[in-house]
This record gives sequence, structure tokens and C-alpha cells, in this order.
Amino acid sequence: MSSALPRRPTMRDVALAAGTSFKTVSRVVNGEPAVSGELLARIQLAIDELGYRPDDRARRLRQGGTQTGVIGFALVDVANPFFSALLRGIEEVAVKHGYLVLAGSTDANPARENQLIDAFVARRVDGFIVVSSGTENSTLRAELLRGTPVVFLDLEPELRSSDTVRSDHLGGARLATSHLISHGHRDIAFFGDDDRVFSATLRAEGYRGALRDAGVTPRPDRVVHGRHSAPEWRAIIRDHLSTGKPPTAIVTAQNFITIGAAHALRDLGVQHTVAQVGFDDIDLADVVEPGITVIAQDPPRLGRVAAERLFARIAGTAGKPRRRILTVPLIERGSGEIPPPRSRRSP
Amino acid sequence: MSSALPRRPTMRDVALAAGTSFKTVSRVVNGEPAVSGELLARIQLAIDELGYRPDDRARRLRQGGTQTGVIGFALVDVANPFFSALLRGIEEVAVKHGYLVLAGSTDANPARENQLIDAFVARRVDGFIVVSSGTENSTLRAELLRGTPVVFLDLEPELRSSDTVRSDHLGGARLATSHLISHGHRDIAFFGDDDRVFSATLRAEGYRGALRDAGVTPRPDRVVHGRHSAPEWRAIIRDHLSTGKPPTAIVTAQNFITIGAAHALRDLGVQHTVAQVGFDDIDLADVVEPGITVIAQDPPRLGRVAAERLFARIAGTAGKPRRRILTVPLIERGSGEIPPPRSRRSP
DNA sequence: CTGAAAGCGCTTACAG
DNA sequence: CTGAAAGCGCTTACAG
Repeated sequence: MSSALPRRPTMRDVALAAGTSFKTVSRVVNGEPAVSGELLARIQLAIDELGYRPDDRARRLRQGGTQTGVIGFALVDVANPFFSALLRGIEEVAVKHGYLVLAGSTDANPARENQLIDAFVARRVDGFIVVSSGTENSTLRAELLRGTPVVFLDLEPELRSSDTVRSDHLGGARLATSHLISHGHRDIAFFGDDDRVFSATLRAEGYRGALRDAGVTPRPDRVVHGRHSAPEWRAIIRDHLSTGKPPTAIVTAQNFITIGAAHALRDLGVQHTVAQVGFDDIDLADVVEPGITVIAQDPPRLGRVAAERLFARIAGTAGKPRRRILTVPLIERGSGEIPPPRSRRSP
Repeated sequence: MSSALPRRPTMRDVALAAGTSFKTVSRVVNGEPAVSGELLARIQLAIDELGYRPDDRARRLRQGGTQTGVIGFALVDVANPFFSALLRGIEEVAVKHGYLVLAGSTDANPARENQLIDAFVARRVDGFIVVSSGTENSTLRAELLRGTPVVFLDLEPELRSSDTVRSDHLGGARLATSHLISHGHRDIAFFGDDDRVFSATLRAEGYRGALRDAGVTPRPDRVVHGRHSAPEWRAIIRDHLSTGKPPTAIVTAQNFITIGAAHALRDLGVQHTVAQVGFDDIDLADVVEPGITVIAQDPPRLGRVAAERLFARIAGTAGKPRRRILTVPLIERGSGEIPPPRSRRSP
């Protein structure tokens, strides 16, 4: 069964077929002009007949090392549309530079992240973009110290002296919350990603800040953090909304949470009475009733900006590490403009 | 500005620091037992201090070639959740095998596809998975002839002797259409991807087959093919539904088309009167009103099956090329069960 | 215009 | 247990 793949032809094979030296073949392959017409034709023919394709790895190895024409991207979950849109943005810039991108999901698991970045380094990518808090990863830390081109995307490392591109998590959550407050709400719950994740912490901070600005004391029991699937969030939020005196509005700080909440509100039949603002835009968010008001990140743009930064770093023209924070707009669609019931309206 | 990256330490550097030969360092790096305790400790220390990381490319080059520990995946658009879910499935299997995956979007552009596969080959991936009809791509054809491990995913090449994994496009579309027929519809429109795309052709074929089975003659003016964004489809479908005597039901043969149609139906206020069945499941498809009845492919599974096939091929245990076709279930949610108006009901 | 030598970073045989 | 030689597929200097 195990039929070994025939060895790929090398320059030597081509040279043999064309009756010349492999160095001359190299000249033809690289388009160097100094080859006579007759020989050139003979070599070209041999290349075509043997199906010769130069080995990029060997070429680059000899050329002196660093450049492999590949960048890495360690993200949380490529099946999450937010991350796949980041990847698409990165890819667009990579193509322009003639680069390929290695992508891998970490599921926010530090061990898997370490392993992935190890693999990137072993394969000598020219640089990588990573969605990571960077705290627990020894390989990453070592590469940063060494000066390997690295750009942090979406999240931000504790050690600040690195290139970072992300949305204004705090400002976005503050905007979401103050939007609800401006529509009369004072009892607002917050559902966010695992609080070990930097962006989730910042978003919770923004939520609290907006409450405080409005003279409302944040209640710890109104803040729920965790890493769950949309169906899990559906159950969690349904429970929260059907226990004791429920909040009159909710902030859902991530796309899967927003989806779970959309289900939960309908499970309870309160989609027209409990207000919701979500983080991240979602397909059909403007088709459901009411439409879901969201803070809309622009993930393809985030990806492009991060990639441009990385390629500048690779080219050595990036200068000092920079932190780029993109503002996020709020899109009104209905769910965020629902007022609280009369009895619970603020003055 | 352009501060050159310090050269990575090599085995020679480590050997020099530890006062030994680089061959002995190689032994330590590869965990070969035959190194004495004292030397081993000294080398280990030097490795840590210099931050030495073996160069996988050089290692594999010397080992004899083929294996790079990387596979490629050429897909249409990673920002489309269908394809990113395929990627996630592939990735899961790749991780198990210790592989990394190079992913790239082609936008169904043959030139870009060619370029991408060229790049895969130049970097000597051990094999690749490709969403391609494979007709126009010379590099792909050459690699197939050569016996490079390749698996076709979602689409299928004209030359049949290749491994293929895809959903039952024809059966799915037939199911969608006959479902609508069983609810009384006889005038059903079909909106599908560019008809140069194999799956779109098959789905249209399934639609026609179901009509014929019911004794209905398919009308060419009820079939619209094209490669468009969701907003573009929205306009196209809105036009179709507001011209002359509109169909009483529609089949939307791809996720972006389904989203566009959901908007179009609501633009015209006919979401409760015109029936719809879509291909591909979508977030919130069960939250909109009515819920959208869909033919649900299982993209992570498609990805996993394709990847397992590829790794069997790489291992040389795959045997003859095989065509794997996964059945697709229909999920009733409301939109597909709307009856036609009395006046247009079938006997 | 063409080629023989040396070497990129590593491993595979072969000696001591 | 340790090392000197040869070579993976290619390019970079150096000769003719």
C-alpha cells in the first residue's frame, strides 16, 4: 500500500538531463542573464519535462537564514468569525508582501499557545502575530527579548514594550453601558469572557466606569465572567434573568455571549422588555426582532493594521514599539434603545 | 532605524560556549542517550543561556526531504464561516499529527489559486487540501500527476482519480426543494453561487431534479447564479421577488445568499408569506422570525475527514483514491414550512 | 558565458 | 562516550 512518493527532481537532475552543470541551472532558475540562448532553451526544456520546482527552504537557508517568507498567527479559535476575519485581514497584507501565513488556534490554552509558538520558531517564521496576554508563555517571552518581530493583536501583554493593535475595549464597553444608561437603565448586568483575558477585564472596567459616572455603584453580582460556548451562555443568562429581581438591561461583551443572550431573552419572552447591547457585530443582528444594538469592531482592519506593523518590523523600519488602539462605533438597532419598565426608570 | 536582528545561535555557537563539538550538541538536542552527565549539563546550560532553538528546516533538509511538518489549505475565503469551520476541523487533525497548517484564500480566482499552490510547493508542504475545481490550475495538475498528497474538499476536480470529501450537494438541494414542494409550492426560485463552481451546479441540478420528480418543468428564469456579497444578493433577490409574478418559495444555496435573502424578504415584508430553505446553517437562524429552515452541512466534520484522508495519504496507507460524500440533514425552523397563498396552491 | 569550490544548519553514517 | 567527514538542495563568492 505504502507507495513511496518519487523523489522530487533537484537541480542536479535537471543539469544531468540538460548536459550541463547544476550551477548553470541555478542561473536559469533565478533568471540571471548570463546564459547562452541554446543552453538556456535546453535547460528550460529539462525543467519542464522533469517538473522541476526549486526548494525554497534550501535556497533561503543558503541565503543566510532569517527570511522564510512565512509569518505565524496564533489566535484563539479560527471557527469564531471574529478571529477568522482578523486572519483574513492579515492574509491580505501578507499576500502583498509575497508571504504565506501559518494559522493556529490556541483555545486560550497557555500550553497549546506555547506549543504553537515553539512550532513557529522551529520553522523560523519571519515574525508572528499573536492573540495572547503573553504572561505565561516562556517561548514568547524569550522571542520578545531576542527581538523577533511580534505584534500583539486584540489583547496586550503585561510587558508593555511591544507592538500592539487592538480595539478600544474599555471605551467600547463604556459606550455600550452609557448608551443603556441614557435610555434610563440603572440596573445593568455584564456578561464577559474569562476575566484572565485582558480584553474581558478592560471591558468590565469600562462597564463599571460608565455606571460610576452616572452615580450608580457597580454590583459584583451583576458581573459574570467565563469561557463558554453560545449554548452555555444561553443557559447562564437565562438563569441570571429569571432569578430574584432581574436587571433591566444587559451588556454582552463578546459575539458568542451575544448569541447566547439573544436565545435566552427569547426563551423568557423578554426580548422586547430587557435591553441588550453586544460587543461584535453578527450576521442577522439586524434581521432579528428587535435588531441587536452592538459595538462593532472592525476585525479585518485590525488584522491589516497588525500585519502592516509586523512587516514594518520585519523590514526594520518600525521604530519604537507602538500601541495602536482603534475606536469602536455603536450601531443602534433597537435592542439597546428599549427603556426600562416605568417602575424602575431612573429620574 | 533598521536594526538588524541578531543572528540566531546555531549548534556551533552552543558547542563553542560549552567547549565541545557541535555533533555532541546535536546529540543532546535530539535526546540521544550517549552523552556523559557532566558534558550534558554544560551543554544544556549553554543552550538555555544562548536561547538556542534548532532549525527545523535544516534538520528536515538533511533528513532527506519530503517531510516539512506543514500542510497547506487553499480555500475560497477564510472570512466566510463555512470555510473557517473547515479550517478548524483540519487544524484539529493536524495538531494530533504535530503538523502546522498554511491557510490561504483564493476568492475562487484561478490565478490566485495557482499562485498559492505554487507557494505551497515551493515551501515543500507535505500535502495540501484544496477547495478547487482543479480544471484551470496547471501547478495543481502537475502535483496530482506527480502523486503529491492532495485532497479535494467541498468541490471536486474534473479528473476523478483524486481523494475527495464533500457534502451531498445534489441530495441536499433536492431535499430543500422537495421539502418546499411537499408544503404545496410549485413555483420555486433558486439562487446559487457562480455556475462555474461545481457545487453550485450540483445544487442547481438537485433543485431541478426535485421539480421534475414532482412533475414541474424547471424554468430557467427562476435560476440565478453568481458570485456576490450578502448585500448584493439582497438587492438581486429583492428585485427578483418584486418583478412580474414572483415565486412562492426560494432556495438559497449558500450562506451569504441566505443572509441576503433574509434581508430581501423583510425589505418587502414577505418573510411570512414567501417560503425559504437555505444551504448552510447560520448564527441566529433560529432566532429570526420565522426561523430559517436550512440544509445543515457539518463543516468541522468535513475538515476532519479531509485531513484524516490527507494524513493517510502522506503516511502512504491511503490506498486508492476515494470519494467521500457526507449526507446533509434538513432542519425545520419555520421559513421552509410556509404554505403558498391559496390561489397558487398545488393540487 | 560556464563551472568547481565552499558553506547555510543540521543529521547520517563511520571512526576512534 | 565523542568527533571528523560527507551531504541534504541550494546560492555566494572566485576562477577560468
